[in-house]
Amino acid sequence: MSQENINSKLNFHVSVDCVVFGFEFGKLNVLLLERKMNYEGQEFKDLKLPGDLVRKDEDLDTAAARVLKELTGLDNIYLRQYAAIGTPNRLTRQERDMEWLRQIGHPEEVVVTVAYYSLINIDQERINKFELRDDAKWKPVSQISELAFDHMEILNDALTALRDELRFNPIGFELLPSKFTLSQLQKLYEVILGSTLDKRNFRKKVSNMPYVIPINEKEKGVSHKPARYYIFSKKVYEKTRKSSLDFFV
Amino acid sequence: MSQENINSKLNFHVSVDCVVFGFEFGKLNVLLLERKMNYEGQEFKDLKLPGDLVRKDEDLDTAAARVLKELTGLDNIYLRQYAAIGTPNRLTRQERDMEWLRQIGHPEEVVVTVAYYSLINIDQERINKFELRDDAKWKPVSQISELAFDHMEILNDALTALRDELRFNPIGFELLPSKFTLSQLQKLYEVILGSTLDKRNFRKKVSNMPYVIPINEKEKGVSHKPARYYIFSKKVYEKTRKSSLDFFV
DNA sequence: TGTCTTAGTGTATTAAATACACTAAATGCT
DNA sequence: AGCATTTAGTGTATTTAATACACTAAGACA
Repeated sequence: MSQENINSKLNFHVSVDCVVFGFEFGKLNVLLLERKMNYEGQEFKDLKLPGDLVRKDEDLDTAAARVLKELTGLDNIYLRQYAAIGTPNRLTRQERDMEWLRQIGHPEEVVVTVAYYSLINIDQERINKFELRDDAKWKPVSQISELAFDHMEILNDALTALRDELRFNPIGFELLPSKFTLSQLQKLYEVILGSTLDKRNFRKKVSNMPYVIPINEKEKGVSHKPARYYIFSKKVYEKTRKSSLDFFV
Repeated sequence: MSQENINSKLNFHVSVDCVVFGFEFGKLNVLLLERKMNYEGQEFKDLKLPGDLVRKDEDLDTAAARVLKELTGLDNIYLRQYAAIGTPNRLTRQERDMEWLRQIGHPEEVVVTVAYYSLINIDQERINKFELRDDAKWKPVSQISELAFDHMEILNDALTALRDELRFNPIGFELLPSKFTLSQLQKLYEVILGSTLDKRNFRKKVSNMPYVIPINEKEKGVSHKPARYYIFSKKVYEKTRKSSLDFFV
């Protein structure tokens, strides 16, 4: 391959985009950034996913973790790469997307992006470190119908990947505080999977999971029977998980 | 962000790498390319995954399909993106990898690669179109222990992704000819999942899959009781699949 | 005709999934 | 003090799926 040929293929940006999920008050939320711009003489506002260009000296996972740290102040949050997208016109399908790239001084170049979703819960240990960027907002997933660029597709794919993983891996706990009630856990599954579950069967299943451990602590100040708290033990999970297959045994 | 800053991030190559699986004579094989070079005065040979730089005007999936077409002459083969890898030194960890890049005139640049695995079977309809590149060879997966660059890791991740998908989706059929016997199907699962299965239970399970359909045709010329052929119907599968969950209902 | 080889079949047991309704414990109101 | 309201928490019977296991059938070939 000639040198010229190679250089004509060189001009890629590579970015990471992060779909940050949170779960609160029985709703699945996602962290989005406000995008403001002058467009056709008017102020135009919409929402986009947090993301950034990858630096030449960093790993993709490192870049995603850096974006999250800059966004939330938090380290060590659950991150999963689920797709890479390189559709040539993915940033320039809408006139206002092109205008925004011009206004922020970003060249209209092909950007291959690597998509991650992350799961965060703001529990007591971390709440003091948690500091959201000013332009970041939690939005209920159910109320988002449009985003900048191809970010709506990226979000939808993140949801699909999240559901797939939630079915087979104990990642739901990442979205709950370290102490949680079984009703919270059940609600989380119901909301993300989009179906209702039978309370007694759900609890029967949980009681067969040695890594979901009841602790001697109850809810306080609720005007009904207080629920017991449980914790998830990753250690016990690693030890006791059995490989199970669905399609064939 | 300053223009300078952006340009310093611009110099990415983006490539696709393809892990092409095939199944024959009860073995899982993968298509690899021979890499030949002068190294320390000697001829040095090893193996690498097929792949190529992505062109600026093509989609990632398109690039992967193009690589496969150039490699095998075949269109329309099962392709699945399963990872993106961007470790900064991924191509330059070994001196001989750097030497090879020099010898083919490829600059030592950071190459973010998007990994695909594909499943192919060479059945009667396609065999006339099938023409392997001269430097391509089928190798049994079980006999591969070392590859160029980070390709061994990429292959191992492909295997993990393949196993994960095989458990829950009817992709095994992609590795078999359109007409296959149940023993072939069982062997395929056994080889890929690395476990043995009970013949009667396996067949019981298959008989509950309306999309695995017996046809009125038997093996010929085998020196034992000839097996019946079956076909997989994607159409019936789409109609009858039920969503099942493993971790929670 | 017999031997070799792989195909093909059924049943009993155990484990898991499902469907379903009442009592318990706290708060707050009168 | 007692009652209403709200969510937590529990068990059993039924259906369905998973497992364990051994013999007969059909063709090739000597």
